Amino acid sequence: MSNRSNTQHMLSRAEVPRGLSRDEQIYRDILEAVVEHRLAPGARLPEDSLSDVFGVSRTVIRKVLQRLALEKLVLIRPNRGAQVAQPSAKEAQDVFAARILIEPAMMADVCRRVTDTQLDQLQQVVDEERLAQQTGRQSDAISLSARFHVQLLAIAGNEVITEQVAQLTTRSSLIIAVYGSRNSVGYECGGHGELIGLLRLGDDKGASAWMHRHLSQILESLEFDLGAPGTPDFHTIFQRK
Amino acid sequence: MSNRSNTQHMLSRAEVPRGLSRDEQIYRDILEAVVEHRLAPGARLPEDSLSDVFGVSRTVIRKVLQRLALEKLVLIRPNRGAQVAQPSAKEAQDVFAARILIEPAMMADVCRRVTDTQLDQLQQVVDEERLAQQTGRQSDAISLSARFHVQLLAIAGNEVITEQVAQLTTRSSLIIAVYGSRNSVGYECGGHGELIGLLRLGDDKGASAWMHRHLSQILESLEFDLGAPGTPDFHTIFQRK
DNA sequence: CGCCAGCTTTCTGTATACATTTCTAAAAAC
DNA sequence: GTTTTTAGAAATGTATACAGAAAGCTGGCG
Repeated sequence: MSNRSNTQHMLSRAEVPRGLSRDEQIYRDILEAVVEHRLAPGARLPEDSLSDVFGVSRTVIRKVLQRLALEKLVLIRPNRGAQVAQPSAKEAQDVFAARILIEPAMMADVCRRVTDTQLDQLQQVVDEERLAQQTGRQSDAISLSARFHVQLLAIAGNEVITEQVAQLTTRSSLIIAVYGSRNSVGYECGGHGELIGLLRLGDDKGASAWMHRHLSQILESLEFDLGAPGTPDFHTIFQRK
Repeated sequence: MSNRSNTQHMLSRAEVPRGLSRDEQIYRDILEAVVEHRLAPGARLPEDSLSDVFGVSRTVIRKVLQRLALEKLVLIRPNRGAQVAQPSAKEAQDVFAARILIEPAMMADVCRRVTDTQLDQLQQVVDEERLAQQTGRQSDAISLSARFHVQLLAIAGNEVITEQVAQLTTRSSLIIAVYGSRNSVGYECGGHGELIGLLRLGDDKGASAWMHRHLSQILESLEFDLGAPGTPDFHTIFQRK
């Protein structure tokens, strides 16, 4: 009892100054695990286990899970706890339709406002992404791919849209975890470098078209007919009658 | 102690069957109050007071406040509690820029998919809105105006976008509470009927252009130079020196 | 008369206890 | 041997206690 209290105090003094509240840190840890496909869609997230792992009470865990639920990365069913979301095919299509509407349309503003420094930073992300891809660190590659899109959109300067796109990219990671084929990730990686070239040339139409194509390709590469994400249908799987 | 417990049990049996959890009901109550400008931007929202009013513990209130904070309707500052958000001018512009990007673009899908029944339902909302406006029920008028946009966008069938627009409309209500002039609400009301006409004709370009104009007018009508939302500047107000 | 120090009050942050629900599995009935 | 029932275990929903931070207030001092 008392040692728990001490632990709490020690943590609060050691971690809060590092700029992130405990909530935020735990949120990011779980978010990262979901985005990087280390937590599979459908995985259960019991509050007690997470409390133990992170060394906080269920109160804090619940707060984090509720936030993740509002962002559609986690599904909370009343009295049944939380699990990593399993986006439906419809949801996947809606998410990409939203991205295809928003992201290409923002390329004009991005092109107009982007600075050389920002282009270099984007290039750096792409390089890291490629490296991660080549060295087989799939998780990092996925994270970096999502970061590329968010960092790109942020250049336009509209924080509301940036935040929306950030959410859509994380949801996309989950969607790729469920419906992605080998190709999906390939598209994510290969292309990003090209876009930087178009931005350097100031070709806003080209950038917009590129983005439209890029997102469409990812959407196309998804395999919605493979295993339904819900309950596995054993009759289909084992071909019994 | 025991009577509190009893109260809890009685409520849970009486209210949950009505389809809404207590959380959800309280969330909607506060949301409605914010959207309808009955809770002014900047108003403090102490957990204890709300607990008393709604007859639940702070646990439930906190959950609701955190949700509202993620939706940017409430600002939670660590150790300082919650208050109704006071969107900045920048935020207001970003919100409307997002709406101007999304909503007109969706009119094509809406036009293609809308049914007569849905048009009648929309007309009903507009009628109620006008009635509320004429009888001076400003609060209801604002609510109905926001509902019109959400219900309209929902016709396109993209749930992701519908939810994003729903959030943007509630944020818009807050923005209008801060920066709105008399005109703002006028635009909201007067025009919605026109759009239904265009939809009946199947004029998707017209509907899109109308929506663009509509949102631009509201944005134009905002008065950003009036009192900064932060701390009131008494020197300016009282013209001392 | 105004200003600041220190106390008091109020409110938030977190942990924890307890009630309720759900899930599991063993036992009983068919 | 299969199904149903029912006790037990485990996990969630909510309330509450307590610690800590911020705001307000009073008394003393300049």
